Amino acid sequence: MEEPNAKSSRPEQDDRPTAERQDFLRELVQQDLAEGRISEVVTRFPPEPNGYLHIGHAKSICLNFGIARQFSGRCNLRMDDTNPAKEDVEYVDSITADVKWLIAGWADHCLGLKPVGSLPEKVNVDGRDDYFLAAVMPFESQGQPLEPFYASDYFEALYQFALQLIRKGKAYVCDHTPEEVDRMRGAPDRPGRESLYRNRPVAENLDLFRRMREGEFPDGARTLRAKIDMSAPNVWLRDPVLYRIRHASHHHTGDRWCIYPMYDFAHGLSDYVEGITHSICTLEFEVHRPLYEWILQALDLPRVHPRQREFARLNVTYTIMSKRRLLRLVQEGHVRGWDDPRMPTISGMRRRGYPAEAIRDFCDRIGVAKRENMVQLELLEHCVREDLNRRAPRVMAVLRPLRVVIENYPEGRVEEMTAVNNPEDASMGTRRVPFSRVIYIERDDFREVPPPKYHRLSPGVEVRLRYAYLITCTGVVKDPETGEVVEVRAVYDPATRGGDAPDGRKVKSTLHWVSAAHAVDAEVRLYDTLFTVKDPDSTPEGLDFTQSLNERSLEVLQGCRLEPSLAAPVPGSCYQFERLGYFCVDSEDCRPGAPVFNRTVTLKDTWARIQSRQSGE
RNA sequence: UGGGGCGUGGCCAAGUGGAAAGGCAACGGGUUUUGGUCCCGUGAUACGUAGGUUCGAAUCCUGCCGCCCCAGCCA
Repeated sequence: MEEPNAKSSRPEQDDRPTAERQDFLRELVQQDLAEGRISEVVTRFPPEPNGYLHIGHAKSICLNFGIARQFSGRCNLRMDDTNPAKEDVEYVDSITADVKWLIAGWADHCLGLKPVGSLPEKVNVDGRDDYFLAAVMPFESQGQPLEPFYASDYFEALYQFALQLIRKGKAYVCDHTPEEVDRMRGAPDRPGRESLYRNRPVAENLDLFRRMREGEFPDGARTLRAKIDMSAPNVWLRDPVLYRIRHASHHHTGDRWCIYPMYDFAHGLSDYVEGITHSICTLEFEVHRPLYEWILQALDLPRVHPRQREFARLNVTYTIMSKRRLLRLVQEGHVRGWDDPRMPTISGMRRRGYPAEAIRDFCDRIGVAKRENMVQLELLEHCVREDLNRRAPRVMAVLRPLRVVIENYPEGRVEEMTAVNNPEDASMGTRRVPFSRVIYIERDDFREVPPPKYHRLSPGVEVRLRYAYLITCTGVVKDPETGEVVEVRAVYDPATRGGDAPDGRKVKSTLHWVSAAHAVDAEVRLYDTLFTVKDPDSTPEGLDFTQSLNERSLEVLQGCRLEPSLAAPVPGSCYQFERLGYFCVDSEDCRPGAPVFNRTVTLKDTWARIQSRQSGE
């Protein structure tokens, strides 16, 4: 990809599509470039490390890195960690890994990181104090260890900026209790009341703020507030809190601080410190934009200000996106962890077998706009199938085995049949699959009494065993107790080796199979949606969202039979089990000789559709 | 009833005054040793609604309706 020690030149963007996606954000960026307001594009992806990244974050990652990539710019990964109570290093690690995985091979050359431990530098530009922290791009790292940016690395700079605001008379220390502040804020249609401490002298504010930092006051005793306008129609302009006191240790700064900046104060200035040009966030922050701009303008900043713009967050049917609720699923044991393959988390999707490329394709297809939206899960699944269809090797696996004895096939004889690995890609070659007298087929592929339009095996019917022979069912063996079919008897036509009849006769279906004597035993996990309703985030009043959990979201199958080529599969690798779906080797629970597969997604199933239509009529 | 947004086919989404892109889903057909893939075909006389401007409006103006966000010392 890139020369390890080449600092001079950027790697080429070789696979850039000719027609890049256009949306209102890219238009704005283009315009800013054209007007010379900026000379390079720098975006950022700023998650709070208080949970794992999910498909909604993927949209934001693809947007921010996509813009950086398209305009030969950069996208900084930044932990927005200004609230010590909720954040944890476990999350910063997972976030970092997930981002890298998602952008790998696509935008990794745009990922802005910084040397481990580096802090913003104080510089003086035309007599004005400035703080700046340069990013290091992967191709210029020269082997030095890098890490994400952290808002918490700017606490000192932020403190200095706060001091500046106080000196300018634009911020003050307020002694009101949280309840008082609440009451005095007024209502959307009613102006608020000014704090009793609003006109405190600058010197007193400076002293008090310093003592807040020193730890002289308990949590909640005082805050630093911006002095804006208590009667502003936009409530975020009614003297918002900039700093609060929290005697808590922070995952990144330890016990160095007991005052922590609020989002609105920290975010825009963090953007500024990193030289971000476009700060893209979700719609709910739109009402914060005036405050974002007020803060930047209130300070005497020598460099160009970042611009905040908003887009609509992603919603997907049958899934929840709230981090709080995802955390509950994990904590209450409804799933087996953040990376449970049923989770909409990036790590869950990865474990499920969704390729990063498919997720990116999905994010590209859903577009970016400001409209509330609910994208159908089917689109995501389509993207996954499309990608896997191209890349996944085909293989035969029987999930619910039904024994078939081919009566006229010699006992003890084994033939090696030639199977193609991927009909979409001849370069993936062929393999040999053993065939013998006793095989397994899918239970679902046999019906003693076939329903209408059923093309598969039933008494007297001839079908093809893929890559092997045409067989005709001659009878069944039933369990005398239950009446259940436990074995199918059949005869084969020796003239049809490979699956074609010399006389040109056709059969209606082709079945996958596995030779009983050669089969590999495996566990296969089938997944369905985690919820039974399209919009689990909006459960009716009084009900908890967990009540729409799908109790059949996981089905574990033991004793599945795989063709022998799957005896020792590589964890994480994906296969198409012919006629069934795409399955990937579980990266956690696989043991040598005991493979575990996750069903990534089924194949499209016309027969299932016919059946449900039949039962619906 | 304050402020900020948004309304184009089932779901996304282009469109920026001159004959409503595209994708997913659905349905029909063809090919097929995966009821997969692939290929072909079918849908808004219409862009929340009512007016207005214009030779001409989804695009401009006005009113109305609907939905979302904002009163954390969360982000």
